[in-house]
Amino acid sequence: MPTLQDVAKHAQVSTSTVSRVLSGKGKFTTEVQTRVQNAIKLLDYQPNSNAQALASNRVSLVGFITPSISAPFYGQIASGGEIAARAHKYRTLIANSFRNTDEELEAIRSFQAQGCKNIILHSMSFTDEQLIELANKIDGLVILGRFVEQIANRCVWLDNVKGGQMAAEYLIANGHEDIAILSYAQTQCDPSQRINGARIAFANAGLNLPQDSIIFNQGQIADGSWSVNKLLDSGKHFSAILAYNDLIAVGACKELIKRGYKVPEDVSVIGFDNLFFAEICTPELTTVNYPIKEMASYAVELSIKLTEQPDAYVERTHLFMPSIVERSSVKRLSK
Amino acid sequence: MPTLQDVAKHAQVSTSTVSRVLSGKGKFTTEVQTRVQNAIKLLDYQPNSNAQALASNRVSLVGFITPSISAPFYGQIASGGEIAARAHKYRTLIANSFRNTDEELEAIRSFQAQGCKNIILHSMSFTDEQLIELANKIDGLVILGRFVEQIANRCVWLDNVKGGQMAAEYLIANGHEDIAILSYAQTQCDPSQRINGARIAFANAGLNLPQDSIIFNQGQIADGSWSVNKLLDSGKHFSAILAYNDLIAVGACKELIKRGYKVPEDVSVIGFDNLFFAEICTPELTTVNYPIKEMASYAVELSIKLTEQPDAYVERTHLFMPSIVERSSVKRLSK
DNA sequence: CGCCCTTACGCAAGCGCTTGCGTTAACTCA
DNA sequence: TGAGTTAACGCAAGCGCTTGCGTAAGGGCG
Repeated sequence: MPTLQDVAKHAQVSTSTVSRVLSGKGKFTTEVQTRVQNAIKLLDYQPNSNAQALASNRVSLVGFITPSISAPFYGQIASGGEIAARAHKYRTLIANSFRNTDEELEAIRSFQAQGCKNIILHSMSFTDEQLIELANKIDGLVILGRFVEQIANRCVWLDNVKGGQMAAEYLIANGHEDIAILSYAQTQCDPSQRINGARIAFANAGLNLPQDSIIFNQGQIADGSWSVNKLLDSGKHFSAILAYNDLIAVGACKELIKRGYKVPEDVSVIGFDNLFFAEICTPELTTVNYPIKEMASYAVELSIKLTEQPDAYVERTHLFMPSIVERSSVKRLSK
Repeated sequence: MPTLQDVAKHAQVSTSTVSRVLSGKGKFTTEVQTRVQNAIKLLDYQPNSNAQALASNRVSLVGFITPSISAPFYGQIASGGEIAARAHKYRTLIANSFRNTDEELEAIRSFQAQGCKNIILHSMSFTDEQLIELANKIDGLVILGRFVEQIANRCVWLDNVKGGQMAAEYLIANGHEDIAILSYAQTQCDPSQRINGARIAFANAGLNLPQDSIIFNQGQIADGSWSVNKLLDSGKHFSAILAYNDLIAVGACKELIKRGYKVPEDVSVIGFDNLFFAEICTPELTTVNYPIKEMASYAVELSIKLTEQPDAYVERTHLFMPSIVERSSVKRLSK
């Protein structure tokens, strides 16, 4: 591979001049500029990023840490993020963490070892304190899908309370009063926030939400099935299910149908996330849209801004709003 | 961040010694070794990958180029690949190419600029000649999902002919004789290979495959619907559909059902790829398994072997086999 | 016309690491 | 015991780039 030296020799200038032409900083005559550019084209020169990084202590890399890139939700993060990154001439690093703190830490370390300061973290396992500490250490760290007050300007998140509320309100508006919630058993905040949102909707409607209407599970398709069975076997009556995510919702639908119930005629189901398969399944899933792709791309922009223009104005809060996507898994109950 | 120098100072040795202890090459007393290791721990030292790369001209990065990382199929490549890469202490770069030659080239260039020699390419747009040229230039380039004779040992691929044949044979074995093929209109070889495989099965069964039984489309869900409409409107009779991929298959199922046909009672459908949503949709999709995750991880191993041990023995061919996954979208036809 | 300021470029140090070679001291063995 | 080995480490160059500083040439101005 040709080096800056080679280009300099060809253009009959010093390496510093080539470097300046390349970066557009500094002054030079248009004559020199064209000489350099010609040499670059002629030699098919491509700067060595490692040398650049070493010399300038700057790196054009954004790293994504998500539980598992092959899950549809996280795939969108990587995809939306990559597009935004590429638009800024940044390259994209990824790491699967499998919700494991050690893996997450290891990923961060290795990204840092690359000189990568732009890290988008969708963490399930760090505590708020850990995140704050990390954010203070890493200028370009952006937390996706979570809100931590002390580093609010570094968090790109969804209003989960609102989302839960919207979902519940939608069911209530469709005449449902006996609603079961299939939630996700984890310490992180999303599930409880969505439940809280639902509680608000219930309270507003003068309804109450008995504790045994909430089933916690592991958030996968099979867990949706499992939860429905548990619900059905408990003898509890319900006309609608509010699921923590689309996976649970789909599992619930399948199990419901398997056990002879019709969806939505007998039981309505609403999901969360609006993953692409929501319109594949039968019935097509009514769900709450989580604009994760946009959020990922926003997070990248934010991270780059944070590192490239540390003094630039940054919104204090980066909050995204969920929205209802009506399809066919919720039935209007006539009184 | 602490540097090698800092570690050396703390351990009272030269930087070369630290470097040697780190890499395990060269000789040193265990006493020196522990001194160095203690210093490393004490300072929480992490080598600067850019400096390492620059000095050694070696880099622990594997780059994946796929059309779009958020598509389920390609997500599996990144995920399986990342896991294999991490096992070798390699980091993972990704790039979306959107089936665009320029983007693919650009991605390769930028990976190379990082010093990354391990590239896994799932290319839709390069010609065989281009791939050969690239493979000759880049030691660690591995082609995924395609076979090019001249660089056979660099191709990790699926027996698509066999896959098409298996799918057709499965339908035939279930009594179907009027089979429509919903294929993918692209210059690349997969679709035609699968059709060829189907032809073999037809020929073996003494059946023939009229040209107007094959509909070409763009390979997405909507295209499955579109193709079914085209088929239905042409008045052609068929009892089964053999789809190029699961997306088309799902779209076909949906449209069939929409137009009043029952799947599989009226029309059977078989897909290809065995993506995770195949068991979500209704009916659950019978399909051909494409072990892409395993292939991706294999490709990474191969690439690393190619660059780290250029003289090691490498299988001449890396061929994976598809297999039928029986679910409920194909009905046995009684004579 | 001499002075100063700017413009346009070159010089060279240095980013943090690897590695070939050199050096020292300990060790082997006839 | 002295020549030759070898083990264990240090020296320093150099990977390809950036960038602060220096400087020569050109231009403006009184």
